[in-house]
Amino acid sequence: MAFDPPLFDPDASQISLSLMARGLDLEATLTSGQTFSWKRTADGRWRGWIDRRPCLVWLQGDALRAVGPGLTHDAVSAYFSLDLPVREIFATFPSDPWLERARAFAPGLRILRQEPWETLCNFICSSLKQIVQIEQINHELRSAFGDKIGEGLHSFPDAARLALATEAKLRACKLGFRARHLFVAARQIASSEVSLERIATLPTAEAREQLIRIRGVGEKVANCILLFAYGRAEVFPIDVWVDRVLRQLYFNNSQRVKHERLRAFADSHFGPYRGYAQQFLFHWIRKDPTALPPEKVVPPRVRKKAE
DNA sequence: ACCCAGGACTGAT
DNA sequence: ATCAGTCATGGG
Repeated sequence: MAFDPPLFDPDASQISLSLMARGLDLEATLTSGQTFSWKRTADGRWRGWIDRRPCLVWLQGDALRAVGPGLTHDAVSAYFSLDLPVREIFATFPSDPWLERARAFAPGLRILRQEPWETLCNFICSSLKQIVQIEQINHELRSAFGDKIGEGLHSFPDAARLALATEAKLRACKLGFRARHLFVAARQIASSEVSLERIATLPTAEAREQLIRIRGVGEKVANCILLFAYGRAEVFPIDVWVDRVLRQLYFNNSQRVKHERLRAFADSHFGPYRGYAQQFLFHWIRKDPTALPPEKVVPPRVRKKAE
């Protein structure tokens, strides 16, 4: 078996856990664009963070194994949503051949319940970035501002820490124009202008209103935070990929359908756990090259030439 | 060189 | 209220 460098401080007490996790697909779950700080190890396990604690996870038969300092059964279970009645959730899905195909592609895909602050930062940084680049930014922020936990291991910096940074230092983490957004957002959270703890207690619509008050957070980013951090499974984020799959499969690839119509369709069609439906569709069209029919050829738009 | 990326913000209608 | 332009940066 391959030897990875020591995960943590050897003095730290390691907790080893085994949880029942029938059907969980770590690969799909951890690479489906909802989390950005997990890496596959040389021996096929996964190294990442649960509630700000470093850990290593892998599947052993139907059991999810987790090793790391300070881990608890409840924390790991909650993080991977192992308490969720998945059979009942999927029973609420509409009879929809596209959704059934998407779910068949990765039936073990699950939605995580991540730490809100880091999820907020990740998705502020997500706009006009590819997933690999969001992962890179997350790593840069940890290296530049996080506490060193071990060899190459840095915790994600909290809001107070980023609020003490400068926009230029954030920009050095390849943030581009998002540096200003993240810097302002960090101060909004550090000053309690917006409370991520209180948002957890609010109904989804009010929680969304609070999130959108944060700089760099619009409807889509707010929805991702609600779904991937606060466990609001009724939230259906529509990004460029989901926009594309909805148009192509449910609106005859029409480019004229407005966003609000896609929104109304998604909210009424996919049922009370439509966030899961959204994640299956998103993962499917990104990973299965045969998922979508080739784009209809639209006549090339006449482009104005610079004169 | 060109187009795209899990968008948000701004200012002009 | 709607709508185009703009915002940095890296990958393909």
